[in-house]
Amino acid sequence: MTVPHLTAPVEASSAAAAFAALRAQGLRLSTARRLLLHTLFAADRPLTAEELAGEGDVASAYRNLEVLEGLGLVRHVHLGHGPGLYAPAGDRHELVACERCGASVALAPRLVEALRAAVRSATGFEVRLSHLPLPGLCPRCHANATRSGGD
Amino acid sequence: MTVPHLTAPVEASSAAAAFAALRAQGLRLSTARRLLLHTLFAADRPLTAEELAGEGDVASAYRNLEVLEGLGLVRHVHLGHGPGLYAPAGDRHELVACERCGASVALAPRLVEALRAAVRSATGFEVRLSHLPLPGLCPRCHANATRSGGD
DNA sequence: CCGCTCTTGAGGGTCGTGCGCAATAGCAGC
DNA sequence: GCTGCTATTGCGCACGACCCTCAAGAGCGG
Repeated sequence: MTVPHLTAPVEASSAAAAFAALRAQGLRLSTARRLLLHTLFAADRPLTAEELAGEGDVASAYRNLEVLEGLGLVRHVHLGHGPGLYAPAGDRHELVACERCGASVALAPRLVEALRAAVRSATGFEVRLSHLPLPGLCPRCHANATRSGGD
Repeated sequence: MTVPHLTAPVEASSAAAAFAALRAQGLRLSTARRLLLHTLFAADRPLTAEELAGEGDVASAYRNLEVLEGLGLVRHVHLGHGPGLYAPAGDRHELVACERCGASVALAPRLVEALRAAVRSATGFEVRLSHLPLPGLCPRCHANATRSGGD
């Protein structure tokens, strides 16, 4: 059951790094994990545990994602509804996500920093977008909502 | 529904006002609803449906909260984990909420406006904090997290 | 090749939330 | 105050997301 090695440029090295990190922790490099990480790093957008499980066991996927998250290799975000979305921890940072369609884009660090500072001085709260995104509507969904009068 | 500039004491600032609003809609003032609204308005922080149900039926609580939300008397937010939190709609609409303890505070409208503008111009997304709060940590939880090496 | 132990996969459980339905309780009219 | 119409209740169940348990299987060091 060997996965045909696609020529994934940056992703492959990240996945490889993830493999190494796993091994470094005395954890095993199982087929399921390999597959999961491949899928994860190859994806260009956060995936659900179910998507990542593919034909495999969803429970195992959750388990592995938990492990990987513990190692800091993976992170997940929750939009208000629907399953959590998992992404490689490396590249994506703080993001805005569309409540409707789940689309999300990264926020410039300076923007986040400014926001954090503003909210901190105004409320004392420490904004944290690493687990939960900034909620909003993507341009398209916003257009739809506006057109159909939806809030 | 044009609201001039009033900082007026919002509509149903009390359970009694909410009762009236219900009756005005031809809806019945059941004991369950009375209790729910009392609890809701008496609370100093958002409550879960279960808390609001008390000894009563949780399903009914959800149903009623839905109704009340439809009337604009109640609103709810979701933190990533745990049940949704319900609060009287009179509260400020945009808020930061603590991911750990659920505490939430209102954000100044101009702050939200600034944030919205910044994110819009940077990403095209329309930030919307009316249903989902801006995630973060309250001062206390942040202190704890920092102390114990949390994210 | 062996064996120890990490992992898997299936099954089932929990939690949050919504639905259907029969019994009940508001409220209006008499 | 009693009656009847129907909104509402409360229960049981359904469903999705997620996690736990346990026996069987797979990594990896020796």
